[in-house]
Order: sequence, then C-alpha cells, then structure tokens
Amino acid sequence: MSSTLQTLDRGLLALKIVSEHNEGISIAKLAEELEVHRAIAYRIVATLESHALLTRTQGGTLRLGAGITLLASRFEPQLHAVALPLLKTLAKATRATAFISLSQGEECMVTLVAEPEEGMLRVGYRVGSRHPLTQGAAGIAILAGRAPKEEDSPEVRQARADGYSLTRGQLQRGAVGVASHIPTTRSGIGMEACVGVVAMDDLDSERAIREVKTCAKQLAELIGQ
Amino acid sequence: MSSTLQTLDRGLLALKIVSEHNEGISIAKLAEELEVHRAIAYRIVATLESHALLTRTQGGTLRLGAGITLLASRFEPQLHAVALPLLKTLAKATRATAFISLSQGEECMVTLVAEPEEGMLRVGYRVGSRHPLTQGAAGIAILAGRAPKEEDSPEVRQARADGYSLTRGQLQRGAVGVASHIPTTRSGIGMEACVGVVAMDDLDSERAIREVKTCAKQLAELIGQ
DNA sequence: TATTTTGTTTCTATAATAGATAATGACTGT
DNA sequence: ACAGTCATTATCTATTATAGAAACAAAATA
Repeated sequence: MSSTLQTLDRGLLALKIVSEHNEGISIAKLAEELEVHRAIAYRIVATLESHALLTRTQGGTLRLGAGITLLASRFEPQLHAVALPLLKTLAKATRATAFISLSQGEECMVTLVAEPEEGMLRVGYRVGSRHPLTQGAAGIAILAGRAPKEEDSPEVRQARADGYSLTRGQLQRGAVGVASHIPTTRSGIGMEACVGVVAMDDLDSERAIREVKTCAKQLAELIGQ
Repeated sequence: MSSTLQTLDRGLLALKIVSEHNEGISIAKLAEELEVHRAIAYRIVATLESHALLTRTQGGTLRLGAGITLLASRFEPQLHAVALPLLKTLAKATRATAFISLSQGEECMVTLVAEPEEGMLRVGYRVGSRHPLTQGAAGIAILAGRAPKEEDSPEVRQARADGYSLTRGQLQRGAVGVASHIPTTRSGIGMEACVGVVAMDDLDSERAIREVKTCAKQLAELIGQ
C-alpha cells in the first residue's frame, strides 16, 4: 500500500478546488472546503502561489495561475513522445493513416499523425485540422466517451455500445474513418482524446477496428489510470 | 513573511522537474534532483499520481499526467486557442518573436510564444519565464493597464499615455521589447495580460508598435465578453 | 462606534515526515 | 543456476515540520 503525503495531497486538493470555482474563491472558503484551519490554508496558498499555480487578485480571491499553462505546454510533447511509437505501429498494421485527436470545446483537433510507409495512395490528415465533434469518426468517438445524453445521435449511441465508431465519407468522399475513445481519468472529466485511422474505401475495417481498440487501451494505460 | 510548506513545495518541484524531462525520468533520478531520499520520492510520486498529475509508464519512467489538461482547460480556456493564430500573424508581420504574458503577483510570466519563420537569428523567449512587473516591456505594459498610482514610474506613465511600452536592453542586452496591455472585462477579476514582441536591436519599431497595438485590440475583442 | 471578516504572526504539542534499513521480486549478465 | 543490480515497497524511530490554537492588527461592515 503506497502511502501518500498529507501536506502535498491537501495542496493538490486546494488546487483542484480553486480550479472548480470559475468566479474565484476566498481563502476562508477554501479553508472551509479543505476542512483545515485558516492559517493552514494561507500556508498552502503561499506555497502554490510561489510556484505560480495560484494567484490572488486584488480582491483577495484565488484563481489558477499562469504556471498551469507552462505545465500544460509541456504535457502535449510528452504525450506525443509516448504515443508516436504506438501510432506508427497502428499505421503499419492497418496500412492506414493513424491519428490522435483531442477535444477542444465543441470541436476536435488532430494533434498527432502517423502515416503508413507502404501503399500507393495514402490519406493525408493534417495536424491541427479541426471538425465539429458531431462529424467524423474522431468526434463521434469522443462524444461516445462522455456520459450518455438525451441529444446523442444514434451514431454516438452505437459507438458507445461498440467501443468504436466507423464513418464513411463524412469528412471526405471516399474516406473511411475508425476511431475509439481513450478513457483517461477514472473520476471527473479530464482530457478527452481518441485514436483512430483514416483510409480510402479499401480499408480492412474488421482488422482496423480491432487494432484501433487495442491501441486505445494501450494509450489509456500509458497516459493516465 | 508568509511561510511555505516544505512537503508541498517539494511535490510541486517534483512536478516541475518531471515536466522538464521530455523523455521521462526515473524515480531514482528524480530523488537525486530533488536531493531527497528515494523513499521520499516514492511517496511524493504516489501522491501526485493519485491526482493524475503524474503517471508512470511501463518502464517506470515518470511523465506528466492527464490531470494537467483538466486544470489547463479551466484556466482561461479561450485565451490560448484564440490567441495563437493572431500571435503567429504578429510574428510574421514584425519578423520578431511574439508573446503573451500574464501577471502573476508582482511578476509577469510568458504563457504563449510564436517565433517568426524567416530571419537568420531569432530571439528565443521561453514560455514560463518570469520577470518583475517593473522590468521589461511586458511588465510595464501590464502596470500601465492598471489604474494610475502615485508610485508609477515615468516609464509606466508614458506607456499608459501611449498605449504601448518600448524597452531596450532591460531584460537582455541588445534586445528590444514592445508590448501593449490587453484590456478585458475580466481584468476586474484579476486577469491581466499583455501582448508584444521581442527582437534584436534591428526591429522596425514604428511598425512593431502599430502591429502590437492592433493585435492587442483584436485580442481584447476576442477575449473580453 | 461596535462588530465581523481578513491577513498574518507566534507558539507548542504532536502528528506527520524524513531517512535509514531491510525485504522482495524482477532483470541482467555470466 | 548464480550472484549482482535495480526498482519497489514495507517497517521503524528520531526529529522535524506541520497542525492548530491563540492573539492581533487592519480592513470592511453594520
């Protein structure tokens, strides 16, 4: 049983609480939510502040600090470093272009791509391209990863049940996409990501589905619990 | 003198160290860098891991976890997505390194950077670097965005009157910085931002000033609601 | 003016942590 | 199969870092 550190744990909890209060939160209230003495909350805040993870506005309310963006900017490269080998394997196994997309608001954005080395024609999928979540295998896979909602389309429900989504020609005529949600955090809504492949109509979809699902599982283990 | 908590401080330092190692880092090495006993490092890691801020790959190396993106998504979500294209345009137009800085207590911190594609030499400006608000174009621009005060330096008054600040060699010999405050409705709740460029002495400052001011206005419209 | 709230400091008991040590298992190379 | 690493976790105790109380000034509020 790996033990954790109380002080660090409380500090991180404080960070989380502040992040959940969009309008900001006072130290007094933070202390209350943490169930610690006010003096302790001050010390926690001072420490987080010194790392720029928290900042106090003139009103004295707490908000997330700019240091968060620094960490965030370093997260994506690390994700890529881990994911690229897997993506290459996926591309090779399916002979299709493999990708990882992240949700960004009501869109999803391609952040990493691996193209197959062989094959006459390959489907290019540009890093940085975006689509609405409701369109294309990637977006549907991400929606399927969310908690069920009334307004979910049949495709999304299907994808949720199957653990993958397959679309034909939604983004491009003659293109097939297969994607699967990457489950990341056990509690709460962390990052939303999916992995998939795109190819011409000739894709061996049976195999692609299998490979994509396997890859999603592997990625889930690598990225977070 | 507000005191900080050692355990929390170490934990955050650990997070920072991991973020700096793109290839991942082992617990043993982390312990070394933290200058603590390995057993302690294990406890720190366990705690950070329980908050999904850190994860361990099968090799045992440490990387940032998906929890980071959750925090980041709660930190001024609009700002970065919206700002990057504008920043790239600014970098191209001025042939200088464009940046956005946020205030963080009595310092300001660079959160987003776009470097020009052409040009032999470029000035690097690292995301995450911090300076006192009183130093450098960015800090002065932020101070100029605040309500006038008695203790404002002449530079700040000047910048407030002009709508921009220009400094030479304050942060680095031979470097010129131009920055302009981004007025937002959210400034009331603590977010203070500025946009600017840094370059070698050869900057076309006339043009840079114009472009930076325009960019600040555009950003204000996009961000401020 | 009285009263509450906020921000900070000082103090001390004690609980939490540091750090050593050791046991365990997985892997490595011989 | 063997000794020798290394990673990981568990156990233990001295001591330190922290918790929490208390006190207090300053600001805000009534």
